[in-house]
Amino acid sequence: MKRPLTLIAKARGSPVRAYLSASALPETRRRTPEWGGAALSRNPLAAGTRAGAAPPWLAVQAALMSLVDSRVRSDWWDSPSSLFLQFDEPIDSKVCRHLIRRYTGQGKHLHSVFVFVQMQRVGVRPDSFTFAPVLKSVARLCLREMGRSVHAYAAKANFDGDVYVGTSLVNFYGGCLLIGDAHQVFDEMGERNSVSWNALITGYTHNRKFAEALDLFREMQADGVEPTEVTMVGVLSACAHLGALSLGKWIHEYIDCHGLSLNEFLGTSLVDMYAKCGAVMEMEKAFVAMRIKNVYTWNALISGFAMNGRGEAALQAFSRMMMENLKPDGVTFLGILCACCHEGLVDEGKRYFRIMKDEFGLCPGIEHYGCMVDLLGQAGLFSEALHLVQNMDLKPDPIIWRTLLGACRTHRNVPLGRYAARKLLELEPTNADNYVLLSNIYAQDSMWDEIAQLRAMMNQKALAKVAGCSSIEIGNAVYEFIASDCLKPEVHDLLDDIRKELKQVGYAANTGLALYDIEEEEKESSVAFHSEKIALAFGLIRSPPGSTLRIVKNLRVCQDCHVFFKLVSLVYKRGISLRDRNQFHHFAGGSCSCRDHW
DNA sequence: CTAGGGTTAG
Repeated sequence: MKRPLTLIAKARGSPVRAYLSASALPETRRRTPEWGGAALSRNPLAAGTRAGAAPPWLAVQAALMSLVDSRVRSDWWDSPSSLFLQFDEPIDSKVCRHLIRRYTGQGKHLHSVFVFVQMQRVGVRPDSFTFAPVLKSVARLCLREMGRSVHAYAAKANFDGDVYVGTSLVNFYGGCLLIGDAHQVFDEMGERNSVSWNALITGYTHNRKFAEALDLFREMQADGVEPTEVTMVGVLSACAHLGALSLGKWIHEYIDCHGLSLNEFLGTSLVDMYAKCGAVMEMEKAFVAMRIKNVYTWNALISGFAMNGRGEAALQAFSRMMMENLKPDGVTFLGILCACCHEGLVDEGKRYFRIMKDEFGLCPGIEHYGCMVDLLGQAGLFSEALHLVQNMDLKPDPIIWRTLLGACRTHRNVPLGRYAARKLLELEPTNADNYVLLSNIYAQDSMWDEIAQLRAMMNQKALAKVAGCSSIEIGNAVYEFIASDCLKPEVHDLLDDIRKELKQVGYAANTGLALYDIEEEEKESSVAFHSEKIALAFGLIRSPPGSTLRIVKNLRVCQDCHVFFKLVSLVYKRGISLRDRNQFHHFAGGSCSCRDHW
């Protein structure tokens, strides 16, 4: 139960600690308590009790506030338990509903859930309007069992036929990574509208089931339900993750033709979709076309440039953003540091890392340190990198150590590599990638005994590597290939032919790292049939001559494939864009946009 | 009075 909580919290950008307790209700970490200990006059709810125009929800609020005043408890709002412990009067369900709405609206999700629970305790019956906000809070906290019992309660009270309640339930299950349950609730809903469809589709994208999200989008249309802006945000996000450029372009046209409003959400999704499909020009056009932009939009643009190897454009975008007086946030600097990293701009990176704290008062997160470690490590500045890791005010996570280990491989630094690997395996002993990475370092220096030891450790733990998988979009279809896949003879032969041809311009297979790979399957297929090469060969056969080949890979590209792709772009005069796990490689005329730095 | 949305290291 703990793990999915972290996952969803990370996905939603609000780290939480979820422990239900009556005495202490910890809140989302980033939020400073607004009402805690403060004078009651600072309570926004108290506004209505002052003289002047009264807001519409005044009646209930005023009643609440006078109750509060009579009890003289200024911390009342921060500890809703006092509502139930101290008041002799029977608690009204309207009061509870408002309380829950306010708490959820303020991001005080545990308070909201707590009030709901207390309502059951003292026998106050919620109405159908109470379920939506409490389910939102339950979803945010990823309290799965709690959500299930809320669901059961709603069913018992016959509220589950309500579209609002049903849609909230779909959203809850989807948000807690229980997409099967979300779909089931959706199927059983008596009444559905576009909002319910949207909840289900975004649920699928949250659960990283992108292809299924697109299927649902088709189903929705077949059902005669018009997509809305929110639908398109979800669908574009799925396109972005899949690298499905042609569908993304189709959505863009649909938006224009059907007069969907290009608001911040939709515009940002478009920018991000083009960025993640490697279509930098279209990304810029989509960005320029937007009327209203906010920090999300700029962040999508900046990281879009960064991941496409356009570091200088990312930095320029940042200065334009400054000129428009927009306040950058942590994500902005993540994009910037990432850009510096890909460009190898060590001093620039250090400068931005400094000004993010000094000028903008932003506290660097582990991700920012991760970028810095990568930046320093890839530049070969090992003592600085290590110093940063050992002196940062956050506990280094596995990614930090793996980044350092990766830099050690690039620069063949065995001693530091051993150290980083030891730290890494302490934290993450069951991740096969870690062993492979260290084994690659040993392989470079022909340290066979160490490699044998690693192999034994892996066998003992029965660790398996993630299979390499590449996809290529041709026309309106996406084709997927797995390394060591059964090859079509035509593709196999073509790969042979290509290899022969490339050898004439100086290609020599770089199998060094793969030969000592630990996975049996990998050894058999070796680098010659890495999934991206198969996709490339397939693309050369099937796509119209001269068109750009777009390939998406789930892992990072290996040295050999990188050289291979560069030469194919030269010899066959084809533009190729390869999306890595990390970034884009745009190949043309024998060179790559990453300048061999990745 | 209620439901659905965008950016994020390695």
